[in-house]
Amino acid sequence: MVTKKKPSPKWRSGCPLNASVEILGDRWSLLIIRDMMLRGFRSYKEFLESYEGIATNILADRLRKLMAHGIITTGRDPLDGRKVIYSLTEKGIDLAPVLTEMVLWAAAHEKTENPGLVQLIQKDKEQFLAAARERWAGKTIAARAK
Amino acid sequence: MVTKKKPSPKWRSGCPLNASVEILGDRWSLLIIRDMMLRGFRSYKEFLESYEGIATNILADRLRKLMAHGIITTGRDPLDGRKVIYSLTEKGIDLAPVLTEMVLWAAAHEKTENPGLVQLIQKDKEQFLAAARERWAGKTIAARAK
DNA sequence: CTTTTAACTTGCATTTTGCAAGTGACTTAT
DNA sequence: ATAAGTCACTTGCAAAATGCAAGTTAAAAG
Repeated sequence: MVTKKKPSPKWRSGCPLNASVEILGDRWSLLIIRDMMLRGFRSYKEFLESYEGIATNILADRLRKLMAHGIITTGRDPLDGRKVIYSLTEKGIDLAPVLTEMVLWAAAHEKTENPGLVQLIQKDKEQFLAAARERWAGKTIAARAK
Repeated sequence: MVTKKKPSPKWRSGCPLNASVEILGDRWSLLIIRDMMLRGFRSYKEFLESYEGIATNILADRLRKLMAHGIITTGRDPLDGRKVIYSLTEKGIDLAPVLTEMVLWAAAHEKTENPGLVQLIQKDKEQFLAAARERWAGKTIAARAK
């Protein structure tokens, strides 16, 4: 009888926080999700040209991983066969509270910009989250209507 | 005249989320904070023996970075000169909402364990956060009393 | 048909991660 | 007083990840 070191081979441990950091604990994934959620980005080029200057191979790698985890889905643009359209799934939009708390924490403790976003969240966090979900739902329905 | 690419040399961008992921966006930092916050860990050995099996040099590196960012502080154990005592700062305990949302997200979307923690959070998130802060405050006062 | 665009892939150098062994300071046991 | 053990790391090295720069393929535009 072998005593297995890791009961769940998928994760290093069974802790839910560990699962989160194994999926999202890098310097790019949450920024990609931010751009989809808060800026409405949907294409590789948009992500590429975001604020932080991600490398092409890293972007491709992260998008692939986010798809594998079911956080985003993809489709071809029917109007332009070259384009891939990336969208958040239900699992992906459910990350909104995580992003929101990280923004609040950094705004309280680090020198950052975009005070508008911070004030929007501080004013009414629940409303901010609801609005993010509404924008997501609108896009998702619009995508299905095509 | 040189046009600087990055207005804030400290961060890749001015976005607060970016600041958070530059500090916490790896697979170990938030787990160390979890162990301090939720399990009361204070020593290098305790962190080393946690669930996920961190490497000694990585643990040392992450503790050093968390100190540099003002998220934890250190002191010597007055009863044992070999021991370093690690503690969360105000900045560190303010990460509780981030950890909480990550736990909830993973519990909702991944196969994980520790349902007790998840239910505790789901039952009353604000109470859970208040209790974490109270435990932290108690330790901090006790440490000062020595 | 040629040029441009979109989404990548590739080769390679650098950096990060992690294994295994080792070190110095301190405590415990003899 | 000395030897053995503990604590918190450091070190050397191999493997993996990251990121730069150039390139590729498919589709659209001219």
